[in-house]
Amino acid sequence: MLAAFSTETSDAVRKTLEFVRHHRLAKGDRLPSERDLSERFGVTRGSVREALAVLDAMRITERKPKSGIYLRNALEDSGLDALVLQADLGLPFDAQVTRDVTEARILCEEQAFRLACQRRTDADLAKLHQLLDTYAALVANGSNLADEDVAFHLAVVAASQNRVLVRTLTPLMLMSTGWRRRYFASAEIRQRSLIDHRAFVAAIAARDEATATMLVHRHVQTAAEDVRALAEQGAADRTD
Amino acid sequence: MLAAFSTETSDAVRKTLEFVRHHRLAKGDRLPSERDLSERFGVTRGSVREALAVLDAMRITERKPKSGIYLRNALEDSGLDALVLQADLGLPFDAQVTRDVTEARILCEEQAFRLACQRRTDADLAKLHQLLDTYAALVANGSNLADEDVAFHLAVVAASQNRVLVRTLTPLMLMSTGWRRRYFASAEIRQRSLIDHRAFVAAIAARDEATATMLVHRHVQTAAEDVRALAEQGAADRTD
DNA sequence: CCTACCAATCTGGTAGGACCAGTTAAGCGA
DNA sequence: TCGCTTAACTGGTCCTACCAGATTGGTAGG
Repeated sequence: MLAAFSTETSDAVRKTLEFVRHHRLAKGDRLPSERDLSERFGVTRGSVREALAVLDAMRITERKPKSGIYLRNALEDSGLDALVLQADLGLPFDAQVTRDVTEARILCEEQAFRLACQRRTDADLAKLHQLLDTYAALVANGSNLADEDVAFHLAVVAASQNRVLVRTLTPLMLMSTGWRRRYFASAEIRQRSLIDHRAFVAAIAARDEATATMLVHRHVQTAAEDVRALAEQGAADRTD
Repeated sequence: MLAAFSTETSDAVRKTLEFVRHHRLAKGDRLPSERDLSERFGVTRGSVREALAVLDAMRITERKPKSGIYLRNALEDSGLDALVLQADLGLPFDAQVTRDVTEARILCEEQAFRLACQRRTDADLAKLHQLLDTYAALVANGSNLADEDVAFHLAVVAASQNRVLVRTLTPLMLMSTGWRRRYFASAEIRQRSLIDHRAFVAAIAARDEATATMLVHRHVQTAAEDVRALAEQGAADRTD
């Protein structure tokens, strides 16, 4: 479902990030050469170069021709998409990042929902109702609606008529795909989520900004707390 | 300063994006094979693969082994970092994106400034004062303070104690580096910017949320309008 | 002992070829 | 027209090679 690139490249990216972490490299520090890394990781130099191209694009590393590979930013200071990448690679987040993502999501969605109330078109509303129907159908037959949940939230944000907000929220949601999947394993939660989503659409239809922002705030906050509970429970019975 | 990767890879990324645009490819459409692309673009297959690794990481394309390369999202629906990439490659933004970025920046910074008022530590304040001194010095000797402006805004957001907000604002600012550079060519604007920044710090020091959010809203809004005026003027006297 | 210079070495950037194993579509036969 | 075999195609991986600027270590000169 995730990790778009090949296993070797994916490995190289992950191992490079782990290398940076393990050696506690700081901004400006130099990484081993491509040839060196390819030996360490047991992959071709080509794969290492693909990985470095990705890390460069994420503004994590910088390749200086004829010189070396340097850390451009601390891992904490790269972009949002780097977090998605990290999640896709199966690298863990610390609690700080998890909290910050939740807060950022709330702030972002509150504003987006507010704008959606102001600017949503009838077409937006129709789209939301359609997604709601799909959602209800999936809840009925017990499907895991992790993807549909993302699609729904993004559709609401899209109703704000600001595509950059959509681009902002996308990584904020994608980086927690793994948790969302486990979260929606519960039938009770699926049911509760449907109710919340219905309320969203009602508020946006009525252009009721106060209710809409309040609802989404509570929705995301509650979900985050549930996920945290899931995580602690998961940490308890780690039998796998 | 930008476009971290090599010229060939950079070319391949740009040309691939242009190809998608020119042929009006939609989500799910298939791109030519790597070998085909490398011929079209006049670069090695390795460079094409580096480019595709980047586009994959940005969730723009998806490479299915033994099958082909498919468009994963419309260009409009990728992440924020894809916009930075686009800017780095010199690809143009349409007016819609420019407006949306401004609005998103305002929303993001308003919230971040608000939190910064609540949570800023004395260390944060000291850091801001230090950046302010640097800023003043650069204004005095007429330097182009595009980078320092970014650093300052990010430092304020960092005072919100939410690193994800920093990650969010970073691409929003980086994607307009080109314009910011031209913007700060004016001595009057540099002076005005310094005054605004001083006011920011004062408001944050006093934990005055209302003032801080109002100031940053006006600051970003005004800057965006100035840049737009610059753009129109620039479009008028295109002698280069 | 320090400095200045020079050559061997290392680095990223680019090129081209090769093989593998699934995918896909063309073409053949029924 | 339909169904199946097969050959071409595709991404994934590996290998070797060369270029030219950056780096570095050692050496000669002060």
